[in-house]
Amino acid sequence: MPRRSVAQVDADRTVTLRAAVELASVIGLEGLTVGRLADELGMSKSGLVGRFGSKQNLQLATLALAVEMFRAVVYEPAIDKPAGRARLVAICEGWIGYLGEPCFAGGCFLTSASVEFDAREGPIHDAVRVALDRWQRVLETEAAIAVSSGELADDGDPADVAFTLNAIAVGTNCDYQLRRDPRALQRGRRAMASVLAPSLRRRPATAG
Amino acid sequence: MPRRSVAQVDADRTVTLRAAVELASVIGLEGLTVGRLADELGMSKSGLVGRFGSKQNLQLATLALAVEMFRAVVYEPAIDKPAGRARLVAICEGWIGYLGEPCFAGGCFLTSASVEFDAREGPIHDAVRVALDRWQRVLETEAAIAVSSGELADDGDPADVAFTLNAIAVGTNCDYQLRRDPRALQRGRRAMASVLAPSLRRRPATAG
DNA sequence: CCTACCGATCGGTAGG
DNA sequence: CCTACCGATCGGTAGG
Repeated sequence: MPRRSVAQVDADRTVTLRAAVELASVIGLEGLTVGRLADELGMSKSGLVGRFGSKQNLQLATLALAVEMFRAVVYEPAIDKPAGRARLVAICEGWIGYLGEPCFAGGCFLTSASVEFDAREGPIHDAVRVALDRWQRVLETEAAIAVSSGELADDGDPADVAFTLNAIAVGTNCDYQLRRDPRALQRGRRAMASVLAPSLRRRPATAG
Repeated sequence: MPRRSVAQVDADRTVTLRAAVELASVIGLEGLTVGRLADELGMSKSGLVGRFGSKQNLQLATLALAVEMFRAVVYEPAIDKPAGRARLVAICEGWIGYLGEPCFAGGCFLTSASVEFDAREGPIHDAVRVALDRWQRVLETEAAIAVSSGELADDGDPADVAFTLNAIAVGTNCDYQLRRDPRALQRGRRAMASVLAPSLRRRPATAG
């Protein structure tokens, strides 16, 4: 019999990664050091390394948890809504809420990681890219449905809609984190609403 | 008589800071280390420290040069245009050009520095904040003129216009740096153009 | 501007 | 999981 149950190992891992996400959101994923995180958790460096094998694996696991948290707060609550404009509106609502009361002290983790690693090569850059590509694809899919159903006043390229919504979110995060002025959230919300302005030509389909 | 002329000292300082900006744009302003920069310049650590006094002063000087470069590329070319919408259009043109062919390998320096230091206290955070506040004020001033002259189709709050243009630029930078796909620049340009769409109600004043 | 050096911390390993 | 330790690098100083 193992000295600690599988469930306990898993719980410990989660506690560790939560602390890692919190710390890395402030000092960056590269600034995150094994020694400092071990200190914060009241354990030894070697104990921490033992759990993840290397700093890079710790960074990748930290990023993966942050992605999962984003998904849970921004995407999950919206999947009950009908695909297309209604779902995009729900996503944006969750998104602004996430930006205003982030799970992390240092603001949107994915934005920070993207800026930090966009000019470096390696597994972390690649993982960030994969996560953001996936998210862009989600937005684009919903935008395509909204456009083809005639739900949007501005029925342009779905990729443009996805791009602009993401840009507004990233810009809102930067502004709000730097100035801590809640007006940034209002402005972000208004700008998103403008992109998603409903078509006046016809109502969203209610059936079929 | 000094061993090196004042002009020579100044030129050396500029060479040093250009290298610092280049390096920091990739590895971050905090990741910039005295030893690594000294290596790159073929000089000793203590020689480099001697020029700036401390790492923090080096960081502040590096940031100041990056701000000056931004101003020269994005703002300066637009000041010949008439205030209001025309000047905003010129600024956005320069801005997209700057994002597409950045002076720095790692993309917009101010965006990187803002994300890196938004959750930390200290002189660097404050300097980033001052620079971005100044830039926001420039945008807002031009937007206020454009709105009050009836030049914009969407004549809302000038602060909203400034916020959204900045958000689009920040989002475009992140997207382009991560994916290196020039379509991000086209999308950014289109999104800015949409914010600055000219009023159909009346033409921009040509005199008075 | 240099060499030589300071104590602290880095990621990681040996050995238990 | 721990202590003890590795070589490398950190920011910075002493002394010239």
